[in-house]
Amino acid sequence: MADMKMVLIVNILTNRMDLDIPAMEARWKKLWSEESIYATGAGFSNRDSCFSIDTPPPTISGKMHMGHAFSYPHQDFIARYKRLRGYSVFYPWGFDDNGLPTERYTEKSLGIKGEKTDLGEFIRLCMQESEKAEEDLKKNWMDLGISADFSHSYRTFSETSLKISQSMFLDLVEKGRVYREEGPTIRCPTCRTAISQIDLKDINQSSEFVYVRFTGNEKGVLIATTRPELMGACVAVAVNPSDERYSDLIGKSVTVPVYGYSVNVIADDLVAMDKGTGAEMVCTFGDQNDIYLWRKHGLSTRIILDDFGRFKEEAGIISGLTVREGRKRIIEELEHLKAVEKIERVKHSVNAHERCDTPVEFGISKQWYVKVLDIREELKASAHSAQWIPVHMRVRIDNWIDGLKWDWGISRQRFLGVPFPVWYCRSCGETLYASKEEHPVDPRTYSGEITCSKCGSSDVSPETDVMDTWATSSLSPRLALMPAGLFPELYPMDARFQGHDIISTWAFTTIVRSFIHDGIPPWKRIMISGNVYDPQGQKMSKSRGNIIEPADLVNEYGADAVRYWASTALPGEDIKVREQDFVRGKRTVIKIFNASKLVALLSEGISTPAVPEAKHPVNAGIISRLNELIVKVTDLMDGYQFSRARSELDNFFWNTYCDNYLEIAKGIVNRSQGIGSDTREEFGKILRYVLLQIMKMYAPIMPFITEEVYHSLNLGSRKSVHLEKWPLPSGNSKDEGGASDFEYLLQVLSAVRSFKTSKKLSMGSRIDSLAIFGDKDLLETYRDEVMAVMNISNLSIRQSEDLQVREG
RNA sequence: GGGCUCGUAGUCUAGUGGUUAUGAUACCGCCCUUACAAGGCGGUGGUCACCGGUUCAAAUCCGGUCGAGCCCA
Repeated sequence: MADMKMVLIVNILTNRMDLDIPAMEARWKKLWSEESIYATGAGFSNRDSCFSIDTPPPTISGKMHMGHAFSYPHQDFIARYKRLRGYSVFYPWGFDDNGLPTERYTEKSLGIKGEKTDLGEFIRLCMQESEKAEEDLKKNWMDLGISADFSHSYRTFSETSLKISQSMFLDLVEKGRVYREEGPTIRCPTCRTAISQIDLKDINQSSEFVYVRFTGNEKGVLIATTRPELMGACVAVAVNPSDERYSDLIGKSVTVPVYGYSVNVIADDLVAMDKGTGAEMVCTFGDQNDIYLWRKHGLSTRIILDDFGRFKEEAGIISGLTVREGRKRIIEELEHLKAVEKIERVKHSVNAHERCDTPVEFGISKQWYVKVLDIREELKASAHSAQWIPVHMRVRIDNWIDGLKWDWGISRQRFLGVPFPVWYCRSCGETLYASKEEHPVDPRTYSGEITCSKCGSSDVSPETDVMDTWATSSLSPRLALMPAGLFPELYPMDARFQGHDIISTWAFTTIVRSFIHDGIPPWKRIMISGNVYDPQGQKMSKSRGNIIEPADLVNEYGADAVRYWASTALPGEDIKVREQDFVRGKRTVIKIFNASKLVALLSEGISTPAVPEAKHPVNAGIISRLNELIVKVTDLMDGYQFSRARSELDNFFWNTYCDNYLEIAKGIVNRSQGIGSDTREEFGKILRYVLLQIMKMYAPIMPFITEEVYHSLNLGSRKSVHLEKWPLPSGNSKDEGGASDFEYLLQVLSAVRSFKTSKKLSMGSRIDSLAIFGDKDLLETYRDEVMAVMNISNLSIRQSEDLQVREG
């Protein structure tokens, strides 16, 4: 500890850095917001000069986490790059404040329950709480330098979103792609609602594999189950048709223990012979296989669990109990009846609700579905007509679509959500839809008169279910474009940026809606970002206690450094939160600042030229290298390879510009006797010109320090470096000789540095006399520069094949 | 069980068939009056996971094995 303290004190005492990062960030955030630097410009008449982004709307129920701090900068790099390239960038902001997560958030922060609060009041409170949360969250994203146009914001739960969502629902009705059906549904007992396949995740659970004997005419049959509590819902015993152990049992009946009724033994290939005893009980419903077997074999239905996860009267001795209590009680009873042969502890994976980790139950109820199973090929083709970055992420959507077992269930038995604009006629059962002029409408609170279009009765009941969040957020291109008056001009949008964890949810549902409503993909390209892990490569989670807060990193290293870290990963690749990446980022920020101070000193009174005129070979050399860099970086940014682009920039900035060009320029301007004021001025101009181009290329990744340097050196005349034009190769130094001569000079300087190091001399120390062996003609051209930069009094030059430096 | 991605110095990483395998970080020397020690110069450190194949030539292409991670069952 004492050592740590010492180091800290020494750092403070020797800290000569005069760059105040927090003050710098505050300064430029103020400018950007006051001057609306990122406002969506005019000029959307020409589609080709626009670039529109389908921003992922974060949910309001959580703070910004490292995943956000990683992936949002990615889209921001591209947004800023496209702006510099002269595009009118439409980069709207969205918040997902619809549905269950917001209900949960509101219930928690106000200590209320949706079920026990007046519906209208509850929805009002949800909207109030989400608005509050959104203000705080917006600040988090602004602190990271995200350049979204916050004046074009949408919320997934707003009057506008309701209107769009309901009218698109009616479009689904018109196109015959939505239906309401009674059938097996996935239910979350905790959230007390039906959910859909996209809300599921697998969790590994340890549980008991119970071997239970069913009695029959002879020996009966031994089955193994992890759900003994569903004994009373058993409708068959299933075996594999090629399992010889049971071939004589198929078609016979056996008796269900405890409940004493008979079920048939059926045969199906789905049954795994090596699992348990090879015989399993089929319940309505224990899992998705049960639903499959129930449908295929036309089995009867015994529902013993209610919608809240409690056993119904039909469950007999476990009626009124929860699933967990029921399991305990049933096992006791089975043991009492001597029907249990053994119990094994096993780990197995079960379907759970993605929002709350509760293992799901299956029931039968009436739900609304979007029909997707019959258009799988079309959906895949639509997904493929967008460009996927990286392309290997595209198979994820194919896998998902191929594995679909259910149509997309969109109704939820909750409170906060887009209401279905639907009533049912009590007289004739007709389904009645609101007219297109009427929405948004909430049938739950509607006070007007509804008359059945079929029988004329006005005795109608409202649909009380609401739509799931995905039914609305899948319309994000419309939610963003319509309020801005840019629909359908900018549709399909140019780019979607999202994590690979929501390919099967957000990307999938958006593709579904755009295909059904418009027959097109929602965007021209989709860029996928990876996951964030802790320094050991572990997932970050509360339970592991390894959560790192983005705000802490911004405070410690600055927003530019956090963005620098985010830029180290290629599209789709995972990243670890490693301190050294932030350290490197911060060092780069400080290096840029210090380099700019030197340039300011060396170019006092000189302005930045629009076109660089490089007569001096060193200047021609740096311009030639800069041109190569511009071509490379532009190409990489066009392909969304910002990590490679940044690494090219880093190399050029640290090595070519700082370590070599700045050193040469400093030596020449400060020390060289034989150089006139014209040359000094030329160096000043080129120093500024090259620095400006570097700042413009760094600007998408590090918007704060580049803005700082742009203003403090007056590098350009615009309000912001972010309104500059992306650099083009200057066309000034076509002569390739300039570039290779420059390379040779760098080699010579490097050799002299090695010589000084070998003599334990500092780089600035004076050498009385030195001899360099090499290309005599070239060395003569650079005599003044070498002497000035390396501080040599007398230099002799000799012809030689190899480059050598000796005491002269 | 199926799919995808990956295995390169202690750690992280670049590298789509062709010199001596890139860079960062860590480590070891040396260098602070003159932008930056949160810096500079130089150096140590690698059977490119393993086995086989194609080829004049393989980290790179093909097949297999082992290992890691993610997605879907």
